Amino acid sequence: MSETWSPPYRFGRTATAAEVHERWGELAAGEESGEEVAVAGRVMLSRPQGKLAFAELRDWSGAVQLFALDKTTKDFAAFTRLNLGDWVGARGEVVRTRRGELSVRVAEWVLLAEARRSFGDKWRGVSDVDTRYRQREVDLWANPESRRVLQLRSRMVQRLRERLWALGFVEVETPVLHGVASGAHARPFVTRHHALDADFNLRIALELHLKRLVIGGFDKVFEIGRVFRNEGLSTRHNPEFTLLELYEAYADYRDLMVLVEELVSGLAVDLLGTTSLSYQGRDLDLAPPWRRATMTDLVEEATGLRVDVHTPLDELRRHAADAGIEVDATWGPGKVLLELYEKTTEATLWGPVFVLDYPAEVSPLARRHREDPALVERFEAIVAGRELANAFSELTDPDDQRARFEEQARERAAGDEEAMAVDTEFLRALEHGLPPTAGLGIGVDRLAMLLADAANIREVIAFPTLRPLPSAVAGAGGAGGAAGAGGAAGGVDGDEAAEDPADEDVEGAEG
RNA sequence: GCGCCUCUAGCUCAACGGCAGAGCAACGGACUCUUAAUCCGCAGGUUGUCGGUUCGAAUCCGACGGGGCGCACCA
Repeated sequence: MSETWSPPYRFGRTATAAEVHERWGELAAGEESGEEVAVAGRVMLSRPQGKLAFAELRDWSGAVQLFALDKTTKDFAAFTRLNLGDWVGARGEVVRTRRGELSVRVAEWVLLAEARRSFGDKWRGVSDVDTRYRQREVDLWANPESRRVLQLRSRMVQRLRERLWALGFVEVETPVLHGVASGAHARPFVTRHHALDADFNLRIALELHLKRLVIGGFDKVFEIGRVFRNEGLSTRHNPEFTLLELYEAYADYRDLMVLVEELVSGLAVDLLGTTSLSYQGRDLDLAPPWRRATMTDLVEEATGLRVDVHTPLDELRRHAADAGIEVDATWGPGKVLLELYEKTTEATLWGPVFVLDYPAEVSPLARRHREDPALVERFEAIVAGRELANAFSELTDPDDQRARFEEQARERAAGDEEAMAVDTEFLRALEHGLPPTAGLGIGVDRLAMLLADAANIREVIAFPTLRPLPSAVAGAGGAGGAAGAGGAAGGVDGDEAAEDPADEDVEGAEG
């Protein structure tokens, strides 16, 4: 580029690539529309050909061809030298070339930004997963599938909100920094507030604050928010993930089953046009009604064992041992039963299916079952072998809640770091009276995986959690290849640290 | 945390104990309807790092680092 070039401050775009196709799609080969547009995007393919040049201009909406001619295009020579990835704004008449490609015949154009780094092989994209996740901006241009998945997630969350608003739910925001991280079984991340001289935990659930809002009169309330769990990573777990929780006063868990099946199947229709989809090569139909079955019945179907929360503990332990489960001595029958279910049955459930009636022992925030106090009125929705939603009739009795928290505290004292913490503010709030209420949590990332047919949760998270690079101070930009960056930080002289020209740019910019 | 796999040019990949290569990108040039354009030319590397075995290592071995998958963990 010329040394005098500096990027313009704005570009007056009049049409997206998709709009050009919509409006002039009927143009015949060789026909000229007589109308001008201004389009903008990245040049992703370039085919200079002597006194003609063709380029594919890609924007968020799609792509349209630019057609430049030496005779009529300003700065034609520079146009033929554009690099793949350069941002360009172009103005000209919409035409269809003789060979049939709808194009903007460029009268004038402007370079909006240079691409000094490559976006990978123009045919094969970028497949190195480390590069794809660490440099998502590269991945999004190199791999259309990545863009499709993240676009789908965005539309899914939009429609989720719209559907809940339409049902009369009020969206709220509750704090991320919690004095006590409670509401789920998980280890928290701890951080520190200096001015208050106090430790905070990043929230592991939204539950307790939302129920306090119900106590405060928000009788249909929801939040879509990030929660943080200090646990391992896998294809289905990211340490920070997005949770939808909603609470509806005067309703019970059976009402929420209807809500879940309508919500999830409705989103499938919104985004895919059908409830009948394929996940990882296997058919899955989300059309309501979904099967409802108790945990006991499902375990029996999967294993042939007829067990429930009243089965003698010795017998449950024996079955667990047979299934290869290491049983902790402190576990009661409910915990053993849950383990048995999770290890032998859950993954075999393709679903969708509502698994009903969990042991009270493992559900400290759920209300006891109206027919059996050893159980709670709780369900999980299992789809494609995974938990997609978890819901219950909420525990409203402050005395029972206190007793359940104290039981959790005993487990914590016995070494269970994930046992639920006692939240005294929540207990006090409950004493003001929580009406009969049903509550639901849906893993938004997992729902996106399902609808996008993604095998890995990282595909539906724009910037998934990765080990931080050690080169934070010297390298900054670090785009020169993640594999090399780690080694360079180690045993090199100070002189070599400045070798990458990008580093100098960073220093210059930061002063 | 444990096990297995993996790391070669900006990107995608060869070479698998005997001179480190190709395609794309980039750079220089030709070309008036291209569609992953084509053609000619040029350049690009401490084969993740360190150590070992060997006459000789990208290749075999070890350690370390990054990444992946599985297990564990995860209501």
